Amino acid sequence: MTATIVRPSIACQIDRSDFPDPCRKCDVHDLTLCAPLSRPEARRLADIVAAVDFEPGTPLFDEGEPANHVFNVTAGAVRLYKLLPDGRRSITGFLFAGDFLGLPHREVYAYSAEGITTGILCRFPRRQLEALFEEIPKLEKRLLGLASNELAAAQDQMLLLGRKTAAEKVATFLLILSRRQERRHLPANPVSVPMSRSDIADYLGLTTETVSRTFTQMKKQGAITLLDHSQVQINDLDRLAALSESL
Amino acid sequence: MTATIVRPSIACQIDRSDFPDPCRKCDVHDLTLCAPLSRPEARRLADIVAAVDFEPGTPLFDEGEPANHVFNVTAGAVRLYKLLPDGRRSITGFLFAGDFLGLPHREVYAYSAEGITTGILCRFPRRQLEALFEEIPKLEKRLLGLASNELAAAQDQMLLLGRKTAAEKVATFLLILSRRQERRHLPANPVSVPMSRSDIADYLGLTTETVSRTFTQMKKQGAITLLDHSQVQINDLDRLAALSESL
DNA sequence: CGGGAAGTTGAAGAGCGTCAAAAGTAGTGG
DNA sequence: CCACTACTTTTGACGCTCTTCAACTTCCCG
Repeated sequence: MTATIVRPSIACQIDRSDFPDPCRKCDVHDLTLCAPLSRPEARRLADIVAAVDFEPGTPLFDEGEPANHVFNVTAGAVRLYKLLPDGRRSITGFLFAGDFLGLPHREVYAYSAEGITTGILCRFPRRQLEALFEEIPKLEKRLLGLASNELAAAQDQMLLLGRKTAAEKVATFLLILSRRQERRHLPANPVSVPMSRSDIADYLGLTTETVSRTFTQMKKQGAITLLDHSQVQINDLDRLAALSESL
Repeated sequence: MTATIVRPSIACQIDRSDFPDPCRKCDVHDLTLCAPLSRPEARRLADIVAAVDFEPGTPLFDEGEPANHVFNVTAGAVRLYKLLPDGRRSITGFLFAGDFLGLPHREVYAYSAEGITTGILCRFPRRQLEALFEEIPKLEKRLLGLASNELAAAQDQMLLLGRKTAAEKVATFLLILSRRQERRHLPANPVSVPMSRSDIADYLGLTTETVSRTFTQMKKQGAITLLDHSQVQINDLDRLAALSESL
């Protein structure tokens, strides 16, 4: 299964016939790359974008491959990961609608990316986007800000991986997902968990069994309710926050 | 003990009387922020820089504090870390001469920073540096490139923390230090380890005891020799590389 | 409805952490 | 130069958290 390119109409709502404001209908506009751009600037971006559909498991690119594109997720969920030669996997991030994907000024991808759900990406040829920096310095500024935020998040993740217990890791994970829903203008509470237990495990530096056991334990303590395997209701936010030990 | 500001003369060699090329004498010039700048551009930077001395243990800034400055390390070593409320510490990075310190476009520091050895920083008021972006776009491009590299390194560190064994972690750590010495035009082999065992432990998500035991074991196997506590001779690079499981 | 994947639960074991003590190192002052 | 102290590092014994291996259950999609 491979990513398919579709007409740029649904995705970032980049319908080129929609002249005055091509991204107008994008419901995550204020989170994306495009947020700070004026309408004519957004049009320049729209000129180089393509929308890409993906399905669960679709590989988007692989670590080490020439980094010809960067992306903005506009719908669905994506996982980023690295592998060790013997197959051990580390998931370094989950992306949702609005998240930027790819490292500017890097010639090869530093990690692999796959779809988790069905979804859509805005795809930009990296060279062309970088060329636009000259014309629209705001773009570069925006990307530098995004990169700084990602670096801060990466530090938090290192703290989690290196120093937190299993229960603290899972509690932190649920709180992060909840917060991200809020940032995407969704309700904070029934937390949507589209990724598998083994994705969560590889993200938290645990095994699927430990993740599952920890969920069960939190459920027994009444801190959460599992509506189904991918919907978690947070009942006791304070307890969860206390467990997570900050963040 | 607090960081002291010294006349900008030794540090990045930013002696303003040294008119034509204020950073000329900087032996890590090609690694710093300043690398891509022309002489007049470098002078504009030199106008806003201050040199700051630090000692072992000197706090440079604390997590959560307003991020009024960004830095370039020009001599010595620095540790970046985050703390949990109960005191557990995660060291998110070690910086050496040439390394950039601080996140542009972020209002507060995401981590704390302390000196490990004595050393010197080039200190830039963040606002003023960001203002220079308009005038010298190359600067922003440079910072975006540096941020991308740091993000890639952060992913590697997550893989290490989440999925590697103690021996793999220590082996990787030694290889990273060795590589960094090479990038700083130093011999690859007697690896200088200026940080304490407990710094290393907090960087690798281990305890000092485990770090020490792992060193001892590698010594017994002949892979390394401990010249003293802060000088490690790598005898069997291949074995170490195999142990590290890539990177 | 049935088969395969994903998730849960249980029992046993390993790797690393914890606690404690000894050995080595560095800095200070006589 | 040596002795004294305080700290870092090393080593040892033991314990606990999380992993491993395995069986069972639930979910999902044809």
